Amino acid sequence: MKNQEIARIFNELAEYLEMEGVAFKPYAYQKAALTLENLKDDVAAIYQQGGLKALKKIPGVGESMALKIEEYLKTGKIQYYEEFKQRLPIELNEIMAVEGLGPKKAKILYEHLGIRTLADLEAAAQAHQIAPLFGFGAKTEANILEAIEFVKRSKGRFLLGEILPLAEAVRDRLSRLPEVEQINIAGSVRRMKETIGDVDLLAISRAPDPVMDFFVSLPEVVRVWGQGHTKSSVRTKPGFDMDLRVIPAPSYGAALQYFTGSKEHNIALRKIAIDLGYKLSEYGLFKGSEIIAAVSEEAVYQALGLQWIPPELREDRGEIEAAAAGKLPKLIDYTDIRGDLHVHSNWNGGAHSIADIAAAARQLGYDYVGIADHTKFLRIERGLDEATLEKRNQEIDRLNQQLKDSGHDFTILKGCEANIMADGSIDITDESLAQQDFVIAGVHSQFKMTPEQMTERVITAMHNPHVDIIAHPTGRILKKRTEYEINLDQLIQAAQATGTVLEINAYPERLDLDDLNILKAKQAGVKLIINTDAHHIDQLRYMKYGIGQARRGWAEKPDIINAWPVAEMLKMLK
DNA sequence: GCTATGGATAGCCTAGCATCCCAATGCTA
Repeated sequence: MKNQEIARIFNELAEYLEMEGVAFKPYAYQKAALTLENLKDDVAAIYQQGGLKALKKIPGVGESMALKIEEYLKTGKIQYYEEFKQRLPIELNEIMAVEGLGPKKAKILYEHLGIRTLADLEAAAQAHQIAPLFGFGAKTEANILEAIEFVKRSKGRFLLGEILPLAEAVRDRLSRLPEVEQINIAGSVRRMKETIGDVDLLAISRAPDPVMDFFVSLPEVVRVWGQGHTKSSVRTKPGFDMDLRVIPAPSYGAALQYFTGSKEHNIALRKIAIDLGYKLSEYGLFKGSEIIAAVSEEAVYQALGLQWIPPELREDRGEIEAAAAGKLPKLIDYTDIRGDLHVHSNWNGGAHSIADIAAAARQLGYDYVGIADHTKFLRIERGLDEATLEKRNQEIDRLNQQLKDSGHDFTILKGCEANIMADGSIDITDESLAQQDFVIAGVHSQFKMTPEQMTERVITAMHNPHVDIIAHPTGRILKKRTEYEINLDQLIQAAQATGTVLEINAYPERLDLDDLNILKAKQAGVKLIINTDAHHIDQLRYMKYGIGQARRGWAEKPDIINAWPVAEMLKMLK
């Protein structure tokens, strides 16, 4: 799909136009880029079927942009963009990632110092060449150096799984202070986004100063960026920043809404407010100076004619229209999951015995747990061969009998995470697969195939009558490895046709399928399962990250088979 | 440059903050 490439060019064009001081065009390009990024259909296909006219039907795309898309599809280039790039050959993605630098400053830096890359920028700042420039100063130069460090260390984003536990711990400690009346996590953490820039905490307090004192002196804090009565900002040990804002109770709802975002969602809300003759800000919904709603999020949404929208949906991907029509999905809840089918035991690479895993799963309130040990191809994880699998299954039978004898209504399910070989075959025999309650199959080798080969490979595996679930379907590792090239649309079609379930792997580095692909699968009627891929019983708690992504992908209880009673779930499997 | 309204033109999300320079700009959320 060329959608992302064109979106990237449009985003860069927006930045170039911003450099030139052009009004409104940057916004137009940004908007079109955002639409393209989230477009389900391939622009190339749209153009092929309906030509320029069809392109212009894409919201935010008019005559001029349609022509540019056509040009890109035909020649692989957009002349208008190439001219900018030649005149201002700046690595925009690198330079703009530095906090404090925007298009205007990037242009000045290039024209005066020839700065094109992050390395150029660092060298110039270290040589103190930046401070003397007009509009800059010693302070800006120092900030640039610090921001570069941050970009280099983390690319500026952290995994939800790295951040959420600490954010919740800090929230809980603050909530125990007598001065704190209420406290919430806002921002992208509240939206359960897969990666996070920083943490926003919002509190109500009549005595903010002791709260702020407590906050900046938390043991996790390594640096205080600023401390005031309404806002304090710190850097934590793991490297991300945390902001605490104290809001007056009457406008808390508006503030929580505002600071939860996303930016796109908020922009869309403000437009609705304007259409109704209102003005929406972090202080409330106003008509002139009269306050319409502010105390709760529900009140703000209601005054705009909308249902309250769950944070995970707030991305301006149609949730506002759905809320206006009273047709928001009834999202899968964090308490709906009945079991986890992807847990590794110490029969292969896992840390705990099957008995320990079962005990831990029971403690989480599950009805069942599925042991999905690796199969023999994965030597590094001590994958099991057919004979060892059989022995392991005997142990599971024995443990199930024990559970039954002691009156527990809990089942351990026999399974494996088998390997999909390059030709689409499975690395253990069909006889052995047939003995399992369920079979997860995944790609764990030879990631670099052409998209056609990889798609064919996985679809072949789906046609195996024993393969129930495809593990981590795109193979991505966040911040480390991009997904392998695979045609997910075809994969989803094949899953639908073969009755194969696709996994939402809740492991923080994976979160695979991601939110957008979850939505695609759901719309195609494909069933999904949320699994942790736990190798340690503590990792069973990763489930909530998977549920978060499922909610972001609009998934409801009927879409997620491990939210069903165990008998129904087993019936769904092949 | 796009959209909506009406057939050529108006309007595009908002507020606060840091920095640099002492009123304005750029950036961020």
